[in-house]
Amino acid sequence: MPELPEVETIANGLNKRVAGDAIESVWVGSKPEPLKSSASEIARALEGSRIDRVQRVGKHIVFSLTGKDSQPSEFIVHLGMTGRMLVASPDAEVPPHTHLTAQLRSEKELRFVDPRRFGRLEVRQTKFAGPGTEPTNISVEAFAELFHRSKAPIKAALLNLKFLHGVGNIYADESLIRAGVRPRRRANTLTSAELKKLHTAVQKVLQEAIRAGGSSISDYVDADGEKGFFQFRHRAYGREGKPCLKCKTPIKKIVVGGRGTHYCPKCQK
DNA sequence: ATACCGACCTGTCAGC
DNA sequence: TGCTGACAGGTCGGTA
Repeated sequence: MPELPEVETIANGLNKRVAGDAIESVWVGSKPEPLKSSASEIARALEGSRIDRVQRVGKHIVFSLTGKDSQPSEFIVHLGMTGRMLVASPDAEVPPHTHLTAQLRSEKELRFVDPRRFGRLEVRQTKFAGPGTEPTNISVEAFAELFHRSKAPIKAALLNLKFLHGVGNIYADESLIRAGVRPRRRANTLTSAELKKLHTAVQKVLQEAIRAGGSSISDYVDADGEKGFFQFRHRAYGREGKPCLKCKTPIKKIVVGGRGTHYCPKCQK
């Protein structure tokens, strides 16, 4: 569900609302699935610590903490497909599939809700860097270097975390239609001109989406419960059978790398 | 080494 | 109305 722009929107919203606050107590649900660290480890790291700031790294939300022992640590949240990290009033009804709640000194409550349980929670003492390169500020040279040897379809390569972390299914499709490149093209067959166009497209799509507050598909909302607006600017994703905004050719939907993939058969070569 | 594919979960929606 | 199957924004591990 959430890709880079959504996670960025959520992380910024959380930063505004809980940075400087302190965590007084933590409840972690009994189902172990969403945890990478153990429940007791998470509770121990969070309880009594101060939230210094919240930021995005890849598709992860990173809470920088100072513990009651004054030691720094990080609380890493991955939202998976359906995860939400909400700031709620403690007397607001606790939604189903809530796996963690953290009571804050300000009387607010931080809640992690994830029906599908693909999300992950982790605490660590070392700095979290993410698995790949940030797509938002990679140079065109580094971008080309990343892809020019891969034989995977370019769509699959864009989704590969070891290359770029943060480009998900929606923004891969949106980048490819803007760059005019077919999703099934092997990455190593892209010309340097195409790689350059794709690099520009990825950056623009992500920037625009961040400015719009992300894409709201079904139930995505940010930390304030607000929906994003980028879905109204999608040119490919979710537009199967609808006319291409440029040439009116119906958008096609296929499967690439096991993921639903949308493209314009005329504009994308 | 690389690329592909199923598995992990639950909810929703289309079709019968 | 109710059942079944396909599909969903992500990632990992096994297999070819």
